[in-house]
Amino acid sequence: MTEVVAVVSSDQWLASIAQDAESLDRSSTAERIADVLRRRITEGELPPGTRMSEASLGAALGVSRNTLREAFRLLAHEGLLVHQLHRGVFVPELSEAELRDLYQLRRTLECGVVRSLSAMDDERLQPLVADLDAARAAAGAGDWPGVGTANMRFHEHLVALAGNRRMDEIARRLLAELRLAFHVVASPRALHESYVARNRGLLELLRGGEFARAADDLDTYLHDSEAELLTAHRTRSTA
Amino acid sequence: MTEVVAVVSSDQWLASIAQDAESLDRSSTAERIADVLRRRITEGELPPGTRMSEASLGAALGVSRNTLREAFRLLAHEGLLVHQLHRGVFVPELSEAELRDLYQLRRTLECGVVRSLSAMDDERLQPLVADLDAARAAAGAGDWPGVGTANMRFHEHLVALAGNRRMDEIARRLLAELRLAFHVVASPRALHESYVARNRGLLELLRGGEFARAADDLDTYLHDSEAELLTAHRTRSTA
DNA sequence: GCATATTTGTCCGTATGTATA
DNA sequence: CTATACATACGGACAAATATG
Repeated sequence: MTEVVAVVSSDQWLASIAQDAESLDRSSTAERIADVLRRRITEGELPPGTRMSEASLGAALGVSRNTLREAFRLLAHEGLLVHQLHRGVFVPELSEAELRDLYQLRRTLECGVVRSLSAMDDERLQPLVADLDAARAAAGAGDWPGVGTANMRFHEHLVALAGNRRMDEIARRLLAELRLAFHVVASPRALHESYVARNRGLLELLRGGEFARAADDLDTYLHDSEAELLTAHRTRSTA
Repeated sequence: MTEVVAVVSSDQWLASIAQDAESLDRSSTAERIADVLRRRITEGELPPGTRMSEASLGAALGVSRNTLREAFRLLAHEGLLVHQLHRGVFVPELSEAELRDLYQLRRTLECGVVRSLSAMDDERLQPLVADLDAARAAAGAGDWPGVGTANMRFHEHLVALAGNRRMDEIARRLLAELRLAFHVVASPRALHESYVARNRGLLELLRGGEFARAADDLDTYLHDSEAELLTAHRTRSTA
């Protein structure tokens, strides 16, 4: 019964997830299941390395294996699950190389979007302002995962300034994958605290229409963030 | 004990698949089916708007509905099929707005990669040289779809210079989707012919290490290509 | 607008193949 | 090597939605 690996058949988790399954009622069953699992994964409740068993999870959610496999497939293509042939699906553990890849993609995408902006009005920046306020509120309450969530939203909305759905989708996946790495570091405070101020500076540059400088700032910003995360990742690996 | 199980029905569909795609035995059935359909779609055999019936296609491919649906799911997440609830899956027809989005993403990604290159040797450029040769050969033979294929590969290998798997994946999907638009234009020659020379120019700049200038050239290159494709798309819509 | 036929969405039971203890 | 657990794939069934006349 007691196992070294965090297997999904923990009773309390299955019970709580069954509640989620009942609450939603729109779109297809597979997508609703995927929504439930996505939230559990990105919020760190299912840590990297967790194995998702078709049988026990399907029973807990009250859906058949076929439907559950549909949901698995959706999440696997978002990078939130990895699929190994004849072995099953797992919550992925990101390597250092993958972290570097994710950050390189972030820089290319986010800086590219910011640099190519031509005009800006306060209304379009409104979502970014809201995210910044949310981050500040969470920081004041000592809710560091909450700060991380708000920070991710800020960058999602930053990409959204391009008005390009495919870019939005890529950014959404990218940042969701990055959160997997956040959950394995020891101190989320050190990871997120300093970036609230930097986001504010970025927002001011955007409001002033200084897009080239904003892009340059963002580039160093992301390089710093990458270095910090890699350091945290290494100290955790040695521990 | 004796494992002389010569499953006849299994051999049948394995043979039919082997005709279509040199099937790799290390992947699942659904992925092999997806490979077959992906090629049919990107090569224009299944034009945009085509409806994919589960029953008839499953019978034709010799797989069950469940397995076929898995393949549909894979392709839907690549953008090569669209899924409408209770209606089925279709080969998508790209709108003008979607074409613009795809090109904006291309520019951000490809130009970003080229601009961030630091050093280059001839060996790493070898795939690009091969693609260029293939395009020239196809052009000489009047095989314009072949030129289009080689051109797509050239840009795929351009992104691959970053050595980033996630970028490779995005580029692959992006260019596959773009090919959907190529198939609905009247003259593939006008669409592809001029870009062979421009690719050669790009390659020379890369070989000389002039990455900033190469990125700028690529930006105007892609703007021109977008304008041509949009024009062709419009003339086709009115006809 | 209505009734019918077709197609998809979902679930189940089972047989087979694969990986792991 | 054997045994067990699990994923893979198939076919059938029924409900629900859509398309068709």
